[in-house]
Amino acid sequence: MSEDKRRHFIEEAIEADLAAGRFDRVQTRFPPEPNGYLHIGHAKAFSIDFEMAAKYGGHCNLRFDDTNPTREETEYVDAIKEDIRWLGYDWDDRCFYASDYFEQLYRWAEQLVEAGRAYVCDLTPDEVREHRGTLTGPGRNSPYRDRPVAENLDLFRRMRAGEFPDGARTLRAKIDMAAPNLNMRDPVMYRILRAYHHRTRDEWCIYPTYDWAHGQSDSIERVTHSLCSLEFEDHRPLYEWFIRELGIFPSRQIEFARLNLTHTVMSKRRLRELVEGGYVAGWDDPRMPTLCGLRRRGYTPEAIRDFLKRVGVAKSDSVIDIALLEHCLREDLNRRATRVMAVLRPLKVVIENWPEDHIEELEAVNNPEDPAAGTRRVPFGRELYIEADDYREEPPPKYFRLAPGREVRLKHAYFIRCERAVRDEAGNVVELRCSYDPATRGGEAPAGRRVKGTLHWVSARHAVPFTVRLYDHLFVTPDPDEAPDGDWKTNLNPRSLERLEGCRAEAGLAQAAAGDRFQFLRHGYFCVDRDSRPGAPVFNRAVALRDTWAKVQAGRVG
RNA sequence: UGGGGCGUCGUCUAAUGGCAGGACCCAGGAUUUUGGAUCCUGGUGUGAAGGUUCGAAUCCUUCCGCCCCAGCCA
Repeated sequence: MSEDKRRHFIEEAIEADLAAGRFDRVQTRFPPEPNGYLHIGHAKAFSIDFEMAAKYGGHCNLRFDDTNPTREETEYVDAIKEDIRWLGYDWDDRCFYASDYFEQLYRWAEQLVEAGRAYVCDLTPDEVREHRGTLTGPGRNSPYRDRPVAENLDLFRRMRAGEFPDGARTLRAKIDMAAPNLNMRDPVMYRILRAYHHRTRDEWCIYPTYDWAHGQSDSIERVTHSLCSLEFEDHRPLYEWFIRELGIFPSRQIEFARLNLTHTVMSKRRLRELVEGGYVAGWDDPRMPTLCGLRRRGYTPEAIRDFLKRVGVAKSDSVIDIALLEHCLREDLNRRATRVMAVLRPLKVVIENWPEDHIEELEAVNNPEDPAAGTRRVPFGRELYIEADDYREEPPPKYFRLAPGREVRLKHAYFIRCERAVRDEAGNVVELRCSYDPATRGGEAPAGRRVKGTLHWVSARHAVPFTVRLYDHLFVTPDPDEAPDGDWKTNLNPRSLERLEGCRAEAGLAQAAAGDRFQFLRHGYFCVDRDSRPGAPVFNRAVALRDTWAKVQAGRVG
């Protein structure tokens, strides 16, 4: 109730604009550059864009910011669309490209030249930098700053016509080389660049810069609220300068803090380095914070959206504990995932007092959180597999599982007692000989009897073998930059992926399709990977169950 | 030494001059046919110092700390 009244600062700004009549509707946009895959930080951005539009009855456009042909490709356009849709957002027929506006942008540039507010500059990149001045000192005017309008116009047209080599000249806004805000020191609007553009092909040899293209694109689309991240705050005066000089629709830019997560990196540059350096298997490696990586890992769109909602919207730099993301996934999957018994490190168990070929079918609940999920039947026989970790020759204190002479419950089945362990020549335990109690069918404890431990198991004869990939944090430290040698890559977690073969699961899992998610009882949530083959499924662990026993043990060791 | 931002439990985030609350996390406990889930309890927080006020996280002053900006990237 009071929840509904809580507004973050962008909502307050939008409502104030509406109330003041600055705008009479809300239009936003998500402007990705098609030069890489979207990560969860982008998801925060576009969920704000789409949610704000939806909340105030407006629309959100998808607009590719494709002003730099040297690094943009169609491949990324498709991937970006897929990821946004996967999260549940839709731009209907409003998918645009900054390159759609190149002609209009060019005409507006001529207009600024004619108005004496832009000029063609012949300075080299090095000279431009030198003239720009420093953070504390003013810059110097370019010697070309006072070229007559006619000359500027002529030169600019010839730039477009391809008469000059790449980088030879630029078109610059004529603002103020002494401005304390560096962005106002005659920013470049156009550079000469002969590169194949993914949409306009080789139609252009001059390309607009971000500053020149972005605000004008917003204005063309009549975007009311142009929401972006904090580092563009310094650009807002320039954003507004162009719009004012042109006298076009006055979009309003509002900045918010981008999303950061512990135990991972979020910059495109670093993610690319991980991929190209072979530190991960690709952009969709389940350890990556990319949306395709999270999807492959087993994350649900619902969990991610819930996470984004909890993270909030503010202007202070923040780093969210990745545990919150994991919590959101567990909460979602706990409610929805079908439970199944799967043994990751099998240890054979022979029930000595169970008839040789007798098989009994026992009823198992599919999801205790959801009665509608129903039940299934699981076969029980003389030979089973349990988790190797569920047996200890010398059990530590508070160990509730199997040990010589101890009794436990096999989930949905019977109580069993460990009679003795069978060893191989090296002395390793390779098999447990146990007895079962017929009076405990279904796992029911006869009056007055209790067991502390309940184990999962599978029938050896019926189990399907599978492979599993256990994922952990990509970096061992919360902040990868906290490296003694200054290289964030030294904090890469050497155990971020553990691959296990020869796991055994209930037979039903053989039919699972890529993307299906399950809870492996007592282990965690797992997702079928696309690398699965018929009869040989591969599972990715999306997130482990909370494990208080593991915590107790870790505390004992540390 | 310039400009633009930001400082509330360990981490995020509320409060809009009137009891500093929630979530995650952590620590206990209850319960449990998942050491899961659920429930309960607890956890030295308003960067600092002054000022205004009956009353300040909130308003004023000064200071301190952190982030961003010197691409023809976005």
